Amino acid sequence: MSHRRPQACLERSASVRTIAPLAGNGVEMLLERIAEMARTALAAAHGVSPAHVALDLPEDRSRGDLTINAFLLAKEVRIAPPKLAATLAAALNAQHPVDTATAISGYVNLKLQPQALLEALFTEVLTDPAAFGRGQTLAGRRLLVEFSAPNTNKPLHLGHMRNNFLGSSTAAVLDYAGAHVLRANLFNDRGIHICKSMLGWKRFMDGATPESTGQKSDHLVGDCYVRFEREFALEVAAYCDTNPEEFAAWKTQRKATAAVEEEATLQREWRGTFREEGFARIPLGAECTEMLRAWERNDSAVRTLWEMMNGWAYAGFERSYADLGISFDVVYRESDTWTLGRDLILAGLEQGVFERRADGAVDIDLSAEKLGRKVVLRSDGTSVYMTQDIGTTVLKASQNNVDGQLWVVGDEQKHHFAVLFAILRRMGYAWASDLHHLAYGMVYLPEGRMKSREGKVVDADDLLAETTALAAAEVRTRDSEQRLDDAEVQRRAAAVALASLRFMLLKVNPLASMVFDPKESVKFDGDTGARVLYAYARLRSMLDAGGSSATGDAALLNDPAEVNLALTLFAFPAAAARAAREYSPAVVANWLLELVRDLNRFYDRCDVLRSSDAALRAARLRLCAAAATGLERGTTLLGMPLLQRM
RNA sequence: GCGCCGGUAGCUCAGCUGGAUAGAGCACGGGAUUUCUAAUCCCGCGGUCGGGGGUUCGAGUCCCCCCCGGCGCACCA
Repeated sequence: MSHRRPQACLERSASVRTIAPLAGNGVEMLLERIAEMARTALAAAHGVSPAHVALDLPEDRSRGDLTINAFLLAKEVRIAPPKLAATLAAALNAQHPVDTATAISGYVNLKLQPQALLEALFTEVLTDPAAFGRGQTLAGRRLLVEFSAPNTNKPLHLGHMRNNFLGSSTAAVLDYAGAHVLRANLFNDRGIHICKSMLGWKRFMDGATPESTGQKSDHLVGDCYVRFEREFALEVAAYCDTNPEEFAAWKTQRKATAAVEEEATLQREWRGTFREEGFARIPLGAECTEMLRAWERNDSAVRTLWEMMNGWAYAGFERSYADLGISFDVVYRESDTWTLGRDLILAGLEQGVFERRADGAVDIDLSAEKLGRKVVLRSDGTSVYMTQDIGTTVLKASQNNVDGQLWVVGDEQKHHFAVLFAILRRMGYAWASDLHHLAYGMVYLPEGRMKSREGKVVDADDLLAETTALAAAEVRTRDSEQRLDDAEVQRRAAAVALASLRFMLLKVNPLASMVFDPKESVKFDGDTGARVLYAYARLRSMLDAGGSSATGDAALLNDPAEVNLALTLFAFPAAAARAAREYSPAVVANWLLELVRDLNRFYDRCDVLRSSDAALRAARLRLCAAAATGLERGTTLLGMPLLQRM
C-alpha cells in the first residue's frame, strides 16, 4: 500500500512555476527522486515530512539549476529556514542526480548532474513527442467552447481576431489537458442591426452584388451597414435641426439633474441619446423597425433579401476563417435559436424559479447572489437577450452532452454572464456549476478604440493581407539568389503573417485589455511569432542536414546553454497545465519566448553540425530534436503554422 | 451612487499559492559575428511597481483609504 505521494514540482519565475502534473515520465521521475531525498533527509534530521517540496527554477540560473525555498517549507514544519536549508544541502550534495547543493540564506541551490538532467529530458520528450506536455487534469470532461459569434452585418475586425485566436487556442489548450472539447460558433444573424445593413443595401446601394463590384461579399454587407448609419445620421441631424423644441424640453429635464454645461456639449449629448430613443421617429429608423417586424412574420420579400445578404456574409466569413486557421465543430444561428428559452422560463415559473410581476413581466430575484433582479420575459411575453441565452445554453448542453461550457466574450458582458449562470443554477441544471466566461479585454489601437458604426476599424482580412505582403518582402530579401518561386514565397509569407498575428494577440493576458499597433505587428524581430518560426526553421534545417540523433549521448552535454535549454523544456508540461487552469494561451506564448531565447543562445554558443566531434554532434542534434518538439507542441497550442524552411 | 477590471522602464508586455538584487521585447548608445538560415548574440542606458497607510521575518503580489483610466448596474443585444 503506497502512502499518499506528494507531487514533485517544477516551478520557475517567469512564465512557469507551477505543479508538474504528469506521471511516469523522465522529468517527473527526476524531480520526484530529488523531492523524495529531501523528505527523507527532513524526516531523519527533524522528524518532519512536508507534503509539498517545491523545486523552483531560480530566476538567476547562475545560482543553480533548481532551488528549494526553505521559507516555504518552514511554514509547514515550523523549523528555522536556515536550519532546513543546511540539512537539505548536506543531504543532497553529491547525491545522484544532484551534483552540488548549497545553502544560502534560506535557499538551497541545486546543481544537477548534466547527464541525469539531459537523460530525463530525452526520455520525457523523445519517447512520445506528440504527447510531450499532455496532461490529464481534465480527463473525462466534455467541454463546449463558444467563440467568434459574429454579427452578419459586417466583416471580421481586429476585436474578432483576438476572440477567434483566444477561442481556438483555449480549446486546444483544454484539449491538451485531457478534455474532450467541442468548438462552437453562434452567428448573430437576425435583429435590428441586420435590418440596418439590409435597408442600407435596398435603399442606397443600387443593387450592388459581390459579382458586380468584385468585392469580398462580407465587406459589401459591411458597406451597406456603414452606409445606413451615415444616411441615418443625416436624417437625425435634419430632424434635430427642425425640431428645436424637443431639444429644449430635453434640456430642461437634463439640467434638473446635472450641472449646467455648455450648449454645444448638451446638443451633442442630446443627439447621441436621440439616435437611440428617437430611432422610430426617424424615417429610416421606422423603416428599419418595420423591416424587423416583417422578418419576424416571415415576409417573403424581406426573407429573400435576408437570405441573400446573409449568404454573402457567411461566404465571406468562411474565407476569413480559413485564412485565420479557425474551424468549428458545431454551429448555431440566432435565427434558429432566438425563440428558445421562453418555454423553459414558463416551466420555471410553474416551479417557482421565476416570478410573474403585476405588470405581466417575468423576472427572478438574484439579490442573494448580489445580482439584483432580472427580467426574463417582457410584459408582452416576448424574449430578451437573456431568454435566448438560457435557451441556447440548455440546447448546447443537451445536444452535445457536455458537462461544462466556456464562452469567449468581451469583458463588457461580465454581468450578463454572471446573471445567466446564476439563473441556470437556480433552474437546477447539473452542469450549471461548470460554466465559465472568458471575459477578454478590449483591443485598442494606439490612437484609441475602434468605431465600427463609422467604419473606423482594423479589418481582419486587410490586416492579414498587409502583414502577408510585408512578410513576403522579408522572405524575398532573404532569398537573395531568387531560388523561390512566387507560390513558395506566398506560402511562407502567409504562414509568417498568421503566426505573427496569432502570437501578437495571444501573448497578452486575455483578461487584460491591450494596445495593438498594426505597424508593430508587421515587424519580425523581438518577441514575435516570426522569431519563433525562425528559431524552428533553423532547427529543422540542422536536423534535416544532421542525420540521425538517436545515438546522442546525454553525458556529453554540459554547456550552460545546453543545460538552460533543457531546463526550459522541462517547464513545458507545467506551462501547458497552467494555461488550461487559467484559460490563458498567453502562458504558453511566454514559455515559447523563453525557449526561443535559450535556443538562440544555444545556437550562438554551441556548434552542432560544425562540431568536429561526431559524438558531440549527435548529442546536440538530439537536444535540437527535443527543442523542436517543444516548439511544435507550443505553437500548435497557439494555432501557429510552422515552416520547415524560412 | 453601487459593482467589476486595469494602473510595473519612454512604448508594448511578463511577473503563478507573498519569497533571493522587479524581468523581456521595442526604442536609444556601444560591441560581436560575414552565419549550422543575422528574423541572431553580448554589454550599456532606463523603474519611488499610480499615491498613502497596514499585516508579515519578507509585499509589485494580501488588507484599508485615496487618485487616474476602462466597463458594467435595461422589459438593448
